[in-house]
Amino acid sequence: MSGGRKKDFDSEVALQSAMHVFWEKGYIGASLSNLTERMGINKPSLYNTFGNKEALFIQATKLYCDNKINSLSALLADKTIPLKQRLKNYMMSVLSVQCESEPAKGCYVVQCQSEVASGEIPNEASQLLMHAGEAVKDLLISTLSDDQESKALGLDKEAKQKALCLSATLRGTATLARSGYSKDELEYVIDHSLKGIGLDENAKDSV
Amino acid sequence: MSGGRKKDFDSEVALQSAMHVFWEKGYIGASLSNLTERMGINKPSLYNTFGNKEALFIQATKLYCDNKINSLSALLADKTIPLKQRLKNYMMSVLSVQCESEPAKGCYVVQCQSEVASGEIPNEASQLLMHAGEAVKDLLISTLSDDQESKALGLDKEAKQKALCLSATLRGTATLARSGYSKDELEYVIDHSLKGIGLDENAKDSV
DNA sequence: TATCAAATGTACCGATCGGTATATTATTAT
DNA sequence: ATAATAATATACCGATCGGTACATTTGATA
Repeated sequence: MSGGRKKDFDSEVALQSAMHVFWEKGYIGASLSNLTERMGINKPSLYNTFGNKEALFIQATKLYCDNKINSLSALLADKTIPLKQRLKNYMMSVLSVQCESEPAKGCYVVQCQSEVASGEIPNEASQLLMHAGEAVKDLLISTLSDDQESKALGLDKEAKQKALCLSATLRGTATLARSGYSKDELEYVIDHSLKGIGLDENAKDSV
Repeated sequence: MSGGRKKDFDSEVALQSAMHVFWEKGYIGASLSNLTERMGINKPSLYNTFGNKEALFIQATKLYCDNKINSLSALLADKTIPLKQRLKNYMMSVLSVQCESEPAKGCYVVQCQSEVASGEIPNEASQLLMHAGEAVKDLLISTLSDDQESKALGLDKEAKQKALCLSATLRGTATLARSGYSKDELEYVIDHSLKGIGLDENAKDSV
């Protein structure tokens, strides 16, 4: 007394497809028709595997954060590289994610977080998005506060505000990337943002 | 053979209400129910006066651009004030608009332009939004390129890229304001952005 | 006052929304 | 083979979407 039919799709691949739909259209804008079409499954399979639209969104959001954002934090930790270059590499990697598809979709979190203020996103998903929106800034805060080279350069003073500057820059490039600006054009924005917080000598990026 | 019942609402006031709904929810997120409720009219009145949803959106968008953005350009033209202070005043005024309601809604254009990439906004409205999204940057370009003090400071070199930096900053503050950051917190971001393009001496803002 | 025009309220249209009931197909264990 | 289980496809649910037909109310003109 057991067994059952095997599912004829890879749920990880399907979740990645869902992530790209939410990234492109946001939570409200992504309809179940959009989702099932791109995921290559039908509605009952979606509900059996992922729950409902909100549960699918939460899983897709976590996948984005893990694969596209949190994985980049290692770039800030490598103490063998000068701080400025680490920050540049990190920010350029985030920018690469923002520009990675054609047309560029910007930042998943920035995109969907703007829907939170519209009051159209369920509660648990809203909290996840707000938290994810702070993650980059918090990572930058701890880097500027704790890193030895940062302290030596005096960047640990007003670290929160300086991290907010860099975070604001990445949010700005996210919206500009989504509007069609290229990675090359936006690199200049990142350079000047770093200069604005006091890192103005030149450094080559390795990304 | 003429006359007719008078409309019992002020269409300018109604359009302002519609503007705030689109600002808060975007084009897709703003339903006709949302709109008619906040405008205080019913659907036939809306269609008689404004056309359809897209036409209403276009009129609301133009109202936003005229009243909230274009009207601030004068702040950049007053040659009796130092360039840095003019730029600071201008950017702080834009920030004030982004933070003006409770909760803050950020920038109407940034908000709705992100829906353009989703492919959910009709063509004419998309073009208007894309054009409006460039307006601030273009204004900054011409200021940095043509202003005498700007030339004296060497800011006319790479004016396009520098204007893009300031524009990116304002887009960043727009998303942060919408996520709950205060005007006071975001002022720091503007100061450092100005510093990043080479305006690092102190100046008091008058806004 | 009678007439005509314009704005209103109501009730409805087909399409799509998120979500599900049902029946069928495929898989395993007995 | 047969029974039990799980995933599928199809068709449907009530609610809401943008948009409109129609009848009523209001006001200006004749």
